[in-house]
Amino acid sequence: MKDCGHEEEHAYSAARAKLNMPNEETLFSLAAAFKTISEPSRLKILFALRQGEMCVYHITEAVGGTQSAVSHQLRVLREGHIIKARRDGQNIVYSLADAHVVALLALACEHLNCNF
Amino acid sequence: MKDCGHEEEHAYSAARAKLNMPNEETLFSLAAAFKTISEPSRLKILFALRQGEMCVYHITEAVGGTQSAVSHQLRVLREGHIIKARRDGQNIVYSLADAHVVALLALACEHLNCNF
DNA sequence: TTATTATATGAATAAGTGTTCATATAATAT
DNA sequence: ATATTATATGAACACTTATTCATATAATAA
Repeated sequence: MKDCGHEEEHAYSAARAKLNMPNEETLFSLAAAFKTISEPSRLKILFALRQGEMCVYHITEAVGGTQSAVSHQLRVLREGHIIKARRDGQNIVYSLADAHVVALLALACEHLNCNF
Repeated sequence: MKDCGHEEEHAYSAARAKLNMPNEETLFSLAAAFKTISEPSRLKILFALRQGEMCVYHITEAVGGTQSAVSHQLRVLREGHIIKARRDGQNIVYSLADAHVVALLALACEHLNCNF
């Protein structure tokens, strides 16, 4: 059952965990945020946009793949508030939404010991 | 095509993006890392473990659900190096792998303006 | 208006994933 | 050795999701 020799400590931790647990809505939002940036094709777009804002044509050129696939991914990123869009004539120009995004990427890279 | 009035700037950004793009393997690893923490049930476990190490029984008590489901999620987190396990007699005691995990959660919370 | 260019999107399909159920392994107790 | 307790895991099913293809919208040019 639970007689693990640390029964009391673990039981207290479990009790504290229940008290301090974020509500379902918060957990869902957090999960959604991470899910948004957890696809190689979308990360590629984010790394591309670190070089500066770009329109869809140039994003597609930078990351490869079809315009349609890129547009679909841009929508996911936009609706997840990871990037923002502005119209400029015939073009839509995309850019990273805020500094948190860059910081998240940096932290994850650090966790994995990679240099980006 | 690409005559967006910013053609030159965007073209240069695209070129830089291609040069500085992480390789596929890095992108895949990064995506996998985010994917690992992008499920409410797994985030719940991580928030629970912020209160201290716990065995499976108490984690299950803290987060709810069945022992089997929790065990499956613990495996995903463990294989993703987000948590670590050590045996203590009959029990397996889990804890957060390193400080990066806590920092990631904090950053994401900040991004969403929540208090955890 | 008609044509063209840039981007977005709906539907379909294929691949991935979380939970449940039943069962297996591993440690300990009798 | 057998039973019990703690945890892990394989298979199946339901659900989600990324890409492709075809088409739609929106801005501009002729």
